[in-house]
Amino acid sequence: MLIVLTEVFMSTEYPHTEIESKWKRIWKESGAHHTDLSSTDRKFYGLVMFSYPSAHKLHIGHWYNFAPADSYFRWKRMQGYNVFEPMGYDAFGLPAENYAVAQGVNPTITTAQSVAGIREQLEQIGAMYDWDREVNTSSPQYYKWTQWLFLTLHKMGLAYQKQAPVNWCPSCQTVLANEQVTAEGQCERCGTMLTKRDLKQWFFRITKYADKLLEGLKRLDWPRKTKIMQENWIGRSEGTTISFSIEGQDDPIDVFTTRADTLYGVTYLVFAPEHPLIQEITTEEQRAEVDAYIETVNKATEIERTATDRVKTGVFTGAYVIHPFTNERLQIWVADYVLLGYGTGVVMAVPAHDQRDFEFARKYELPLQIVIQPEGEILDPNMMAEAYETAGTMVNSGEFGGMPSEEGKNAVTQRLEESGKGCSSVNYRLRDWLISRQRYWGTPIPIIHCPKCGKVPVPEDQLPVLLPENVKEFAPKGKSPLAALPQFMEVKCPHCEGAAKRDPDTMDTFVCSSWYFLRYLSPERDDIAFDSDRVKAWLPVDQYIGGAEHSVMHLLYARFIAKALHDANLIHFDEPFTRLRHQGIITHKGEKMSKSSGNVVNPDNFVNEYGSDVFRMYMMFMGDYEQGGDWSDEGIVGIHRFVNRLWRLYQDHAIDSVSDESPELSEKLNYTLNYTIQQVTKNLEDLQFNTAISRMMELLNTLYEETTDGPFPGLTSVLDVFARVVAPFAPHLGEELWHMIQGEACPETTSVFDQPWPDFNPEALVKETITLVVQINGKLRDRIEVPADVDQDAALAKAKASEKVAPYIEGREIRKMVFVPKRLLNIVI
RNA sequence: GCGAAAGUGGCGGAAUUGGCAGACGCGCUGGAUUUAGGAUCCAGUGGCUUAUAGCCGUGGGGGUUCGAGUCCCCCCUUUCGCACCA
Repeated sequence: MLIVLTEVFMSTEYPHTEIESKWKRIWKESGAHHTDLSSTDRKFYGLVMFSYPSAHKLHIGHWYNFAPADSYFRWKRMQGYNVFEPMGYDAFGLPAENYAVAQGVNPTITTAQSVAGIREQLEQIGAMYDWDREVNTSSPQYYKWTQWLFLTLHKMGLAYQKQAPVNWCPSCQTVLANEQVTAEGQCERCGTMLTKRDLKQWFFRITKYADKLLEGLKRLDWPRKTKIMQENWIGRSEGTTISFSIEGQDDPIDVFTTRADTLYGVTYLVFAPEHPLIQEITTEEQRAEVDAYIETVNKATEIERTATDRVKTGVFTGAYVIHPFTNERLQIWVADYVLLGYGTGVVMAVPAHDQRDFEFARKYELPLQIVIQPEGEILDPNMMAEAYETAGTMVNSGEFGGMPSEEGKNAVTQRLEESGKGCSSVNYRLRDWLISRQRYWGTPIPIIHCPKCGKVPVPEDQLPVLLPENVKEFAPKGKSPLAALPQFMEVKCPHCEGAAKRDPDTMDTFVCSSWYFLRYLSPERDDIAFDSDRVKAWLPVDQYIGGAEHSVMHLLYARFIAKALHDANLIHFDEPFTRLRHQGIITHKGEKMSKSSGNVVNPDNFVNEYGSDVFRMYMMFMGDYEQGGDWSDEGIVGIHRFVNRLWRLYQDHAIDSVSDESPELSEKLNYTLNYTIQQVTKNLEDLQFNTAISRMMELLNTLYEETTDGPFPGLTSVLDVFARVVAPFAPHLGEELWHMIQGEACPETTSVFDQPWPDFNPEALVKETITLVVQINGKLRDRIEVPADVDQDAALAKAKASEKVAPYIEGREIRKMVFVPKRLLNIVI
């Protein structure tokens, strides 16, 4: 009795728990997801942005990144590619450490727990992860090679230490790179307002690659928006560097301008308040005022300082420069609208033709000289309400008078070059990458500071510099916790063997993640960072999928590292990610999910209730993958129904003994089947999972209609094809359905994912009769059934015969006709 | 302020060399089946009206065209990125 009941139950409801665990077990036992990296024919490297174990759980955003990506990669496998799909943990860094600090437990322990939990959840997804190539950036086996990477860059002169005003997070108690500061001047991780500190820090010379980073973008299949963001971040700007000699000083001061044509309009110079030269040039009379001003500026927060709509302030330093052409004396001012970080930190002020200078000059009654005249209008210095910033004709400009200002840029620059007072130059917004962190949970910087020999790299055979594990005082306190550990800090200098100290800082975790795609290929190797042969055969990554929030940070850093390693002749490519896509954001009830709004969707609940296949398929069905979608607890039942309907169809017909030898598919089914294959194939390439699933639903609906009177010859092969089409979207279900069709003879270790992706038959998509739309004056009046190859006259004849059309044209003259074959006939009267 | 993307039923969303607006799904309505249904199957479902038909309809306003969700111009709203970059 019990058995009968179970069977009844099973025949209606898809038993997801059993089926999913069954196939997970079989895949694991058969090594289905182990990629043979020595077989390089038709390779496909599918990568997702690995997870960052800050707390216990994978959230829905991870699922949304990983599961649809896996569907895409599974499809690539069915297309005959040898797919490599690795997974790992970006386990160092602030979130992991902040979580540990909050728990009062060493991050070594909390991270291990988090990784174990995440690993379990990753298994639930049922993705094709090659667990033999799992990496954890916080393991010595990995960070040994992050240190090697640092030393490689150091050898190339791309890693250097300098004293500089840097972003400081008072909460995380560490410095941050420019990329890790939000638009509001807050810490990218914790949201705390940042301050500036003047510290000696390690930098990577990413600015050296600014042009290469721009150029490389052109070769990439990346979202337009992401490319634009990187371009803007690099911020290339062509202009002229001009030398002004300072009265009473030997060395001239350089300024950068994009408007050399306005050189004759310069009426004063402005220094950034942090500029080191200010102390030297300020006169005794002005010193008190300048010092007071600088102190006020220092007190202002970054956000106050950079607000564009506030009134500009500044003071006169008492010093003067000499104009390179006119030899006029020009005042030097200090003002906080000039930024030390851009150009030379000094600006030549042209109030007539720059709005910022204009506002400043008006406020402090500084002179204004017009040197560009617009067409058909005469500017009057006393009447101007704003600066004239666009092009025009040069005036009051000595020999350049009458020249169009666009030409003037080059002409002036050339004259400066001739007189040795300037040259054309390029400036970037991009700053060097600050990689030091005053934190415990990161890769130690492999440098030893020796009082005699200076900065000495740790010899490669002494790597890794191990991060001490049993540390009680790991909480951040303004300098690296490692600095307080004598057993770590005190070493012998590798050169002179004298007493020396280690570098106490750890590296930005973005260093770890900037090269992980290399490590995945040979994580077992203890003697090299990566296997060159495998790198050559498998990289670059064919498809990379991850969040748009990394558009600038991780993606820019990884590109930089690839270019540096390429220049070191260590890798053959200089762009690591050939094709990139970002998944969108899943909202719930129209809002971003957050603990504070209480609208967080917990994946585990839905995976338990509906199974991971249904969960992943619903995420794919919700909306366009790259745009995201809105989660609905009700919406998921649509996919649940689809899966159950599919299941019942196979339950009812998988064992039908109707012969397949002379298939009798209806024209409609034959069309729908082939149309489905065609569209799903196209949609998958574009990652348009939502419409692909719609097409499969249509096919299922058609199959229900066609099987109401029982099975028909050919049904089994339709079900075989359908199982293969469904498989990438719902891997466990697809595998089960396909095996139901193959029968007992097919071993469980033979996977549907090693079967060919079905081809469609183009002939089946050609219809003999079509519905032609008949319009009168552009308005739809009727639809008529006509042969597909009908001509205009025949179509008109048929249209005239239509009861709905006839009244409109009776007794009226047809003025014009538009006939679009296979689509419509528009009669204009 | 600058740059990018978007705006379509009650809801999520389809539809682009300009050619049937609303595919597919949720929800809702009706029917069938059932002891029962939060199961299943079938049908319907943009709005309005004088309803076997007609009119209106893709943020708003203009335009091009036989024909516009789609192209052009102006405006509004939302999201994202950047923001004194000299």
